[in-house]
Amino acid sequence: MMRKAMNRVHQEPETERRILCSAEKVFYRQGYDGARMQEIADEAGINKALLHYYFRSKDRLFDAVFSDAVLRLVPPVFAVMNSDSALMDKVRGFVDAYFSTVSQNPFLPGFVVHEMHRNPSRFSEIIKESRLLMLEGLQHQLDEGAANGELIPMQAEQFILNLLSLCAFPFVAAGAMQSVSGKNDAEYQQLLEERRELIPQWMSRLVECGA
Amino acid sequence: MMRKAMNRVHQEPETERRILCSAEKVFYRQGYDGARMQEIADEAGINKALLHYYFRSKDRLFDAVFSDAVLRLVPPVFAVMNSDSALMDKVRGFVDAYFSTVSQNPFLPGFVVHEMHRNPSRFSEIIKESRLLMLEGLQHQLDEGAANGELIPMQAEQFILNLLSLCAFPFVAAGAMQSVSGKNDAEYQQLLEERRELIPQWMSRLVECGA
DNA sequence: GTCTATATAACGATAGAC
DNA sequence: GTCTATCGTTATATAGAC
Repeated sequence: MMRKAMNRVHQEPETERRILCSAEKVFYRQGYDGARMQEIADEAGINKALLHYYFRSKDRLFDAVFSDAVLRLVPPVFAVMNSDSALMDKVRGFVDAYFSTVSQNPFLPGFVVHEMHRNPSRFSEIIKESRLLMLEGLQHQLDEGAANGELIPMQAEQFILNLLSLCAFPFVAAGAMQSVSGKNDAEYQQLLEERRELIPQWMSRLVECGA
Repeated sequence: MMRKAMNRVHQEPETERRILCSAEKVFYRQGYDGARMQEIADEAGINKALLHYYFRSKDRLFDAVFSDAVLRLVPPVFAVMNSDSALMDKVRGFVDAYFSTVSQNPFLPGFVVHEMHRNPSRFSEIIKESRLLMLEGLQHQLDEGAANGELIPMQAEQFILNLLSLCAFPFVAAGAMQSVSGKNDAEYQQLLEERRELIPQWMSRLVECGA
């Protein structure tokens, strides 16, 4: 015997998904403190009380959004860095993976960076396993290249910091950087798109001796 | 005839300064939405009502802090970039000026970047005059060097974006980057300090043909 | 100027009808 | 599962005594 009629759609998962999607929009732009439950409910086209029915509190709703954000941003990027590719192939793969994810969610990097302190354990938990692997592999490639005279010596931490800075900062600080560069929205987005090709070239100049 | 006795200190400017200082601490760390007037009052060792006596509202108090922040961060940096120095001397001057300011206020870059949207006009107003001057001068030096075969061709906007990314991002995203690099506070600060010397070298490798 | 006490509004969360 | 109505708390802001 069926619990529900066929033409009365079983809506719960659909609603939960729509709430998460709306919460994402609001939290990404306004942060935890700036976000209002009412605004999320409006965005989802439902009542405020329903948010508490699906997610018990603002905190839990935020945690769900934050975890999704970290999972969306970090693992694809670590997957590339922990492959057994050559150094510059890793860089190209990283930049491609990063821009693919972030171009569709321009507020994602800023959100993660700014809300980091609210859930630091959730973040480090996700990257923990991959981190050591990445840094060790990276340092090994850098040291090997330096011994061969092909690369200039560099700490793996500085290498990854440079790569992430060049990729992420223009998104994180888009507001300020648009003022500095004097570009409108479309022009700035064009500037960002160009970096997708340029950053791998720049990274190669940073570390390769003959570049 | 004196309006006040000599031994009863005229305290108003002192109090206002202390409020601004406390507001700075709280706003820098917690942002506008996360900051509480009570916390600012506690930090200043005064009553909450006194905040409204000196600054009419939370908004006005924030504006004062934000303007101070932008004025502290931007003009010294533009001064260097708008001098008539050689390109790489500008870079070295910029990095020195930036790190000098920011090392003493590690939360300053993240604060300005995140609260940008709340007062975009105040920001662009301050950089407006300097911006065009800087970009024109920079582009001229880059083009000239490229014509001489000394520099690889680069847009001034990308150049400044790279420089700012390498300098600012490690501060803005310190929380996340500490997890990624696996360093504790002291170790990460050491990593940052090393970049003060390294970034000019890296920027030179980015643009100079023979580097 | 600085305080205490309070007004007013907003927000997160819950109760209960349907 | 979704709604309306409301509670309890906290935040900004003001009034008024000293």
